[in-house]
Amino acid sequence: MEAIEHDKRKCPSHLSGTECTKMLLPVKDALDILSGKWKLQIILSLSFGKKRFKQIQREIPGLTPKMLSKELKELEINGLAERRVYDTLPVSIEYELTSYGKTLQPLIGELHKWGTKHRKRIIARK
Amino acid sequence: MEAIEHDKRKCPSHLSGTECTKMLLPVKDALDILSGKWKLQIILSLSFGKKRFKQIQREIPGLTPKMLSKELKELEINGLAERRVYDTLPVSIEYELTSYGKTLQPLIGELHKWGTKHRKRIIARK
DNA sequence: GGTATCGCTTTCCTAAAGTATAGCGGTATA
DNA sequence: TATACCGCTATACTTTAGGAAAGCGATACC
Repeated sequence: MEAIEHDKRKCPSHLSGTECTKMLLPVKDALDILSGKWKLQIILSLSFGKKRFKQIQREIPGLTPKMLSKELKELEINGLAERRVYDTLPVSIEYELTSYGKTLQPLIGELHKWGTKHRKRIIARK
Repeated sequence: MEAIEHDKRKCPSHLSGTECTKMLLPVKDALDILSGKWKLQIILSLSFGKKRFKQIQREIPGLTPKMLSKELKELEINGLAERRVYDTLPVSIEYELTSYGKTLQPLIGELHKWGTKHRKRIIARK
């Protein structure tokens, strides 16, 4: 990450096949986890405690069951959230952030920090 | 950003219209700046110094002039990059990151950090 | 029996993002 | 004169993300 400080050692004239490409991959992975219209809101919702499907949907206006279902699956696959089935009658299902999911906190914090500065800048420039 | 620590004070049962929605906006702004197929690579490329249009294109395989042009414009609009016209003959044009653009560094660093851990985790789980 | 809630899935559709290809005005180079 | 590089733009197309609507199996409630 010294790249941005003009560290010429690691990035010779073309980027492909160099260390640069390698460093891009994890950054893109992280971005993938967070991008999309609903992921962040769902993560945020779950960060306040375990929730049921409909409960999440109610909390996030505009979110369709299809999207919610899809996003929850992805969160699960990535180990960020967990689906818990309780054998009550009828079965109730709850989703919650895993402790791994909570490790996103500093990252989201950094996004928030930069985004806030950016907002101010945009508004100031108008 | 204490949300993830289960801070119930700020986020009552539904998220819309609360502090939560407000905090989402800057995060989304930041995400917007970075997401898309090419933005990151372009920023990274420019982080190694000023570059010309074709030069950037050559460094990033698959990047079409249309996309590059579009992304550079967005970077400029957002104050992250600058377009400099030099009146050599023929005119040469260079793009470079503004100092503001360089403030993305810690954010990208955080993305890289989390993404790297995530990669390891994914690989380990297979 | 009728209606409602839960946790989804399915199908179809639209809008936005991205790709492929061509071209243009300018300059230089052989 | 022909060819090539530069910095793009324009047009047309494909691919992906997301939305809208319906429905399904199970249970429960009146």
